[in-house]
Order: sequence, then structure tokens, then C-alpha cells
Amino acid sequence: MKIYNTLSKKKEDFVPIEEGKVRMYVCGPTVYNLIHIGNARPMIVFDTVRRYMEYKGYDVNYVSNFTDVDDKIIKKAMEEGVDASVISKRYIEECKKDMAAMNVKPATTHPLATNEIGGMLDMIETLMEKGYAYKAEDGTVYFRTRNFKEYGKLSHKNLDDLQGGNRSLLVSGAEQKEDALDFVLWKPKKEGEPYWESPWCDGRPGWHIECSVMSKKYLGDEIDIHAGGEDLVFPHHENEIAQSEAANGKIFSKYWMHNAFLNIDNRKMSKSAGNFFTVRDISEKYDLQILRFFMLSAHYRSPLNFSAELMEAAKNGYERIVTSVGNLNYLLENAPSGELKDGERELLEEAGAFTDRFDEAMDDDFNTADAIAAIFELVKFANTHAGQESSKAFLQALKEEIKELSDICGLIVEKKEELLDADIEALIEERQAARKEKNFARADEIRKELLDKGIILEDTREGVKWKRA
RNA sequence: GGCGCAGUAGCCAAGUGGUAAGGCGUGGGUCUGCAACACCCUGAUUCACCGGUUCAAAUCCGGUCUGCGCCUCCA
Repeated sequence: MKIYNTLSKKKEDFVPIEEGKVRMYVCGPTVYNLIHIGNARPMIVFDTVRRYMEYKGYDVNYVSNFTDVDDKIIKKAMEEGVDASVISKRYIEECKKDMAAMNVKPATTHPLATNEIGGMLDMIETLMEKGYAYKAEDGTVYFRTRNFKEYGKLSHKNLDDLQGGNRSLLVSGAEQKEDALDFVLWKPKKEGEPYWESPWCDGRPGWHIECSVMSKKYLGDEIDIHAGGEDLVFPHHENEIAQSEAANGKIFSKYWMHNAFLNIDNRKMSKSAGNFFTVRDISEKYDLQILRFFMLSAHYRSPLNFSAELMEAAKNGYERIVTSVGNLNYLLENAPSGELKDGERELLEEAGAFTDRFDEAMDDDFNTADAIAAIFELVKFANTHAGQESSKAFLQALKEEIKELSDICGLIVEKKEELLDADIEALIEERQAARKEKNFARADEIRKELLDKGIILEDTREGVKWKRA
């Protein structure tokens, strides 16, 4: 398995620290609102990475935090006149609902920053003892960036370029910093803000220290994979490396994975541009499985454009897989025999090649676009070779193969058996009778009536089928 | 200004040296009362442009144009 590592800017063979196990940390959202579709990309992408690794037999310890103390949360709490924890709790719950609808598995652990303050104090203390941190006049604690010799190794930045090119770093709070590049580990409270006591001042942690500490606590000093959106490379992940490696004296993470951004109609998503969508917005119009399918249709390191037109295309593509599984189920109900028939064994061997193709694509830095192409080829194969004459064993094997590959992508392609209301059943019966009598006007009338109720009818060679619109 | 990414059919998108996957859409056909599903056929003499290396380049090198990202606790 090869993974593109931001550290080396190369695809590297994946070798876990501990055989058979993967320790993985993914930076989670700040919970001050419903998550937007940009947040959804890393969730879906890295959930797929996790699923593939589990399929390959790894025991994956997957940790993803919720940042529940932050300026934006505090601002929102003040607007509503409630405690910050009310806001964060509310949106953590909403986020979990969206994740479930996107079929993103819950992490092994979802730590909350506010529950880990003790660990943050410890790490800051260690950094101070080692000379990597210092306290300023007002109690703010800064990280002494230049003392960490490898600073810039992830983002491949040169410290002097940073200093020369970045005016804002020089301006903001420069007076009390020893160096413009130093960043905050602990900052003093402001009136009305949540705070914790510390040896330096009552206050709250800087953002970067949170992830370093949560990763250390739940995964250990050294982890296999640390992941997040590409915007986090600098400064967030660069700073995490500096803190963790300075404090622990060990390599923090072996592999760094970053997903590219999601754009809307070819422009960066932003509230001011009016092209901002929450996952909840999308769920009102589409099954979120379609959003998931859409996200996986491109490589995770390529920018992905979102538009209504592309979602429609994704819907049609996703339904092609669902329809195929539905057909197999239909055939299974009346399949003649259990045993494989002549020739079916050979066909299944042929079908197995699609799984090989799928694995090959995923092994190459999680090329989900290629992997999905393999699923489509398998679907076509199944549609072509499965029929009324096929044995149960054959149909079952094809169905299982499609389902397994889809499941690795987190795509649910088998719709649950649903019972229709008796009156709808009666209408379908009546329509069949009308068709038999060639009363097509009545048959079409009933079909239209059912369509209005969200039931789509299809008359196949094998009989009438229905699905939800 | 510094660092980096991308440009493949109408649309989306794989493919990093050996002669262009897959999906959506379009058009035609088979099936069908019709529709839908499915299947078959239909598509880039060509991979932004110009040079170069090579027996061979979408793939490597140099340049040009265009779009984009990071350098602001925005995934």
C-alpha cells in the first residue's frame, strides 16, 4: 500500500509502527455551526482510508477530535446568551447525525479539547522546562519556534521567507513575542470567556496544542498517520510537529495526509460569496450517499468542484450500482437452484479480477476514482451475466462482491426491503389487471398516481418492480 | 513577493515512457403497450501551447499561456 506523504512529497510504502495496527489521527471540525460540505470531504475521504485499511486486516485506532473551545464558539454563545458548552454540545450532536447519514463510522475516540486541558498544561510545562516555550508579560505562553530546528519540514517553508513575506505575523502581538514566528500555546482569558487555571494565567489553550495533546493521549507519542485538510499544513500541522517532537523527543507522525479543497461552482466556498452549503442543506435534496459517492469520484488530493449539475451526474451514477444490486436481489428470489452451474465458476473467476483492480487502485494512494471505475465494470459484468437462469450461488456471489467493494467506499448500495401500504399494493395489482386487459389508459393513470406518492414503477421482463423516487 | 498544485472528449475523471480506463450526458438500436431499467453501438488520430530528449512522451526536460491554493485558528 502506498500513501502520499506531505512530509516527503512522495508516495511511500505504508509500514505501520506496530505490525497489523494503525494509529491514525484526523483533525476534526470546530463545532460552532452545522458542518459544511467542505468539512465533509476529509470526513469521507479518511473514513474511506480507514475502511480500506480495516478491509486489509489492520486494526485501526482512529481518533478524531471536536474543537469545542474557540473564538467562534464563544462569539455564538454570547449572541445566544448561553454558555459556550451549550453551543458545542449542540453542534457535536448535529455533526454526528450528518456523519451517520454520510455513513462515516464513529471514530474509536472522539476527544473534546475541553476535556484534555490537564494534558495541555503538562505538555506546555514540559516545553517550558526544555526551553521551547516562554511566558510573556500578560501571561501568554509562546512556543519558541526557532529553537525547533526542523520547523518548516512539513510545509517545506524556509523560516526567513516566512518572516520576510508575511507582514501580518510581524504585526500581530509582535511586541511581546521574542520572534515573529512564535505562536501561542496558552492565552489569557478575556471578560466573559470560558477559562481554566494554569501556572501562567487563567486562560485557554492555543489551537495547535490541543491536537498534539489529544493525539498523544489516545494514540501515543508516535503515530502512523495524521490527516486533515490541506489548509492545515501550515501553520496548524507544522506547529503540532514542533510542539510534539520538542516535548516528546520522538517523531510525531510517520505519514501526513492532506485532502484538497472542495470548491463550489469553481470558486472557493465562503459565506460572503453566497456559495456556502451545509451538509444538512444537501441532505434536503439528496441522499447523502450521493454526496459521498460524489466526493470519492475524484482523487482526494485533487481539488473537487461542486455544482448542482455534478450532483445530478453523481446521483445517476450511484443509482446505477443500486439498481444492479436490486436486480440481483430480484433474481435471487426466484433463482432455480443453489449450486453453481456450468460456466458460472469461470465467470466468477473473471469477476474476481474487478476486486483485484479495485485493490490495486486503493493500494496506490487511495485512488477512489479508479476504484469506483472497477465497481462500475463489475456492475456491468453482473448486469450482463446474471439472468433468470442463473443459480442462487452465482447471483449471491456477484451481489456480495459488489456490496463488499462498495462497503469499503462506505457506500450503501443495497436498499432495505420495504413493505408497501396495502392500498398501494392494491393499486399495483389493479394496474397489472388493467395492463392484461390492455386498458393502458387506466394503467398509466395508476402509474402517475403512484409517482405522485413517490413510487416509481418499472415493468421488467420478470414482472413489475417499484422503487422510491 | 515566497512556496506549491493543476490544464485529458459536451461535462466529470483515471492514466507518470510503449501507443488514451470508467461514469454522466448525446445520438442510434434491442427489449417493451408506453415509460423506466438493462444490454449493444456511438465518441479524444489525441491529452492547454511551443520547443527538446528518446526507437517510443499525455507521461521526462525547458519555455509560454491560463486557472487555483497556502503564506490570516478557513476542512
